[in-house]
Order: sequence, then C-alpha cells, then structure tokens
Amino acid sequence: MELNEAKEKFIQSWGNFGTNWGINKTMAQIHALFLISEDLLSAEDVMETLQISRGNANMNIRTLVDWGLVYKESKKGERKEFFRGEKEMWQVGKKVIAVRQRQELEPVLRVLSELQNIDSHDKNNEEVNQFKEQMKKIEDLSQSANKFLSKAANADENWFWKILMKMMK
Amino acid sequence: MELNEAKEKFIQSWGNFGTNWGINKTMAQIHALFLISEDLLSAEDVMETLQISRGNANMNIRTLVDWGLVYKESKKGERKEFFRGEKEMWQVGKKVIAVRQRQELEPVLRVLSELQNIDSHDKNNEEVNQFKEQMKKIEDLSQSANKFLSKAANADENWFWKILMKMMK
DNA sequence: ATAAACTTTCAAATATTATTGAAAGTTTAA
DNA sequence: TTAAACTTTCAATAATATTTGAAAGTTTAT
Repeated sequence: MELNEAKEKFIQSWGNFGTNWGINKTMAQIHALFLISEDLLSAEDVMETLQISRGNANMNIRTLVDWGLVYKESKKGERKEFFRGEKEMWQVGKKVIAVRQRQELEPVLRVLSELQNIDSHDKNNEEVNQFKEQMKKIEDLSQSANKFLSKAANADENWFWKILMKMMK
Repeated sequence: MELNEAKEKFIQSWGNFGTNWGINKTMAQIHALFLISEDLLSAEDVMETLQISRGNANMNIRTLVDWGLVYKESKKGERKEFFRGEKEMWQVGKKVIAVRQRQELEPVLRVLSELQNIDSHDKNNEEVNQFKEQMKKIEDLSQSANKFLSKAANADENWFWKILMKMMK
C-alpha cells in the first residue's frame, strides 16, 4: 500500500467507525485528518482535502474544538485561523469519554432517578414496586459506569495502566 | 408520576439513549419494554405496545436475541413464539460490550494493523515513518481498550466491583 | 398432502440526520 | 469608518437509516 492510499483508507475507516458510535461521519473524518497531519490546517485545507463544504467543515471543526480534540492556533503573519489535532491518543480517549459521559450518560441518570417517584396510593402495589426496583438496578449499573468513566477521564495514563495490569493478572 | 406514564417515559428515554450510541431507536425501545415486563411477550405484544410494524418488531427482536439481551421461550400449549428479557443489568452490560467490541472495535484493529504495511522504497522517508508511528499509537490504545473490554465482558460482577473499589480509593 | 398459523424477508416509502452554499456576521488593517 | 478577509449561520437539499406491509417462507396439526 502506498502512503496516500493508506491515509485515505484511515480517514474513511475512522469516519465509518464514528458513524457506528453516534458521531457523525464528517466529524470523524476531520478528526482522522488531524490525527495524521503534522502541520497546522486551515478550514480551507480541510474543505479541500475532504471535499466538503465550508459550512460543514466549520461546524465540525468547531465541535472538535469544543470536544478538545482539535486546538485553534494562529500562524504568525497570517490572519486565517489554523488548527492542530491532539495527537496523544490517551488524551483523545479521555476527552471523548468526558464529552459522551456528560452528553449521554448523565441525562439518563437524571431520568432514571426521576422515574422512581411514582404516585401510588397502594403502598404494596406489586407492579409499581417491581418497576421501581428495576429502575433502581438500571440506575445502579449506570452510576457505576458513570463513576468509572469519571475516573478514567481524569486519570493519568500511568494510573490507568497500573489498573489494567492488575486486572490482567 | 403514574406507573404507565413512567413506563412510557422509560421506553422513550432508552430509545433516545440508544440512538446516541449507534443503536437504532426501535431496538432500544423494544429492549426497554422487555426490561420492564415481567411476563413473556410475543412479537405481537411488542407490535401493539410500541405501535410498530410486524417486520420492524421481528427484525429488532431477532437482533436482541442475537445480542443475548432477549431469550426465546415457548409457552406450553401455544404455538406462537414468546420472548423474555434479560433482567440482570450486569449481564446486559456484558452482552452489549461483547457485541460492540466484536462488531466495531475489532474491524478497526484490523484496519490499523493493515495500515502499517506501507510500501516505501526510501526506508528513511520521514512522512511514512510518522504515519506508521501514529497508526501504531492508535492501535496501541485500541488494543488496550479491546483487552479491557474483553475482561469486562467475561468478568463476574464481584470481580468488577473489586476492581472498581480499588480504583476509587 | 394440505391448510392454518405463524415468522421472515425485502423493495418501496418514510423519517431522520447531515450537508450545502449563499447570505449574514465578525474582525482586522489602514 | 470602510472594505477586504475571513467565519458562522441556517433554510433548502441531499444522503442515510429506519420502517412498513404485502408476499414469500416455514412449521405444525390433522
């Protein structure tokens, strides 16, 4: 395989991967492009390389900046904005975890807690109790996951590796 | 809140939650319905409760069975197929992890490994080396994640909790 | 072997989500 | 203050993913 072919394939694969995890394809592709670009890139570079529109490039780059996966940087003497990708994969992982936890897991936790407040004049209503119990179980697992992800998102890499090693043995 | 209202809200929320994680809404809703149903349900029960078509119900129930989140069961004297949901949330978590790991993570690992085979007549080509190095880094993180998920998917609940406790302190 | 009872499939229709690009907005330099 | 250079927005459009439902397939009882 030739280098440019490999780059292209990486970008496409990363895009599809994202799609399967609720991240839009273009955003994942732009992210892939930044992961393999040593130089600063402008929005126009991204537009041209990936053959996408200005608005699309802009919106997705902005989201990547919000997620902390891409940094805005200025080039001396240039007015245009430039961007640089976060290359440390451990950082990338942590940042993705943090965002998705906040955006997806926390809302579920709120709902699960809310769903345990059910009016019931009959305190022994079996059906109500079963429902509440099940909500509690789901909430418990979600909270465990949430705690775990919080730890992971704030851990340094060494700490994570130590744990992983402990687990493997 | 009243019980049926709560059930409805749970089903809707679980559906939206799924959507954000690359799982289709109906499948997640059917799963939610099974999580809160004590009795066996037939495909028709699901169709009626969620107001969805026969084909949709069938396909998504089948996928849930494939994932191990719903079990096929027969009712004595009835020809119709019935289904029961896996209620243990730890089992649910493990099964989701196992499927998504196999379906999403492993293909990426294959691509990443493949992308490190780049033809280069010039062994010192800096650009090629940088690309390979970056692919290696991404592969390393992905493999760690993969190993971790394998452990989690095969662990018993106690083991998981022990680790979690170790991490928390 | 037949037909009733049920399940599965898949092409067409629908719904959802992402993308475009022109217009509006902003910033900078002079 | 102006206008050039750039960025952002958002309504219209396009692409993608999901759902429907009728037809085909299967199983079971007789």
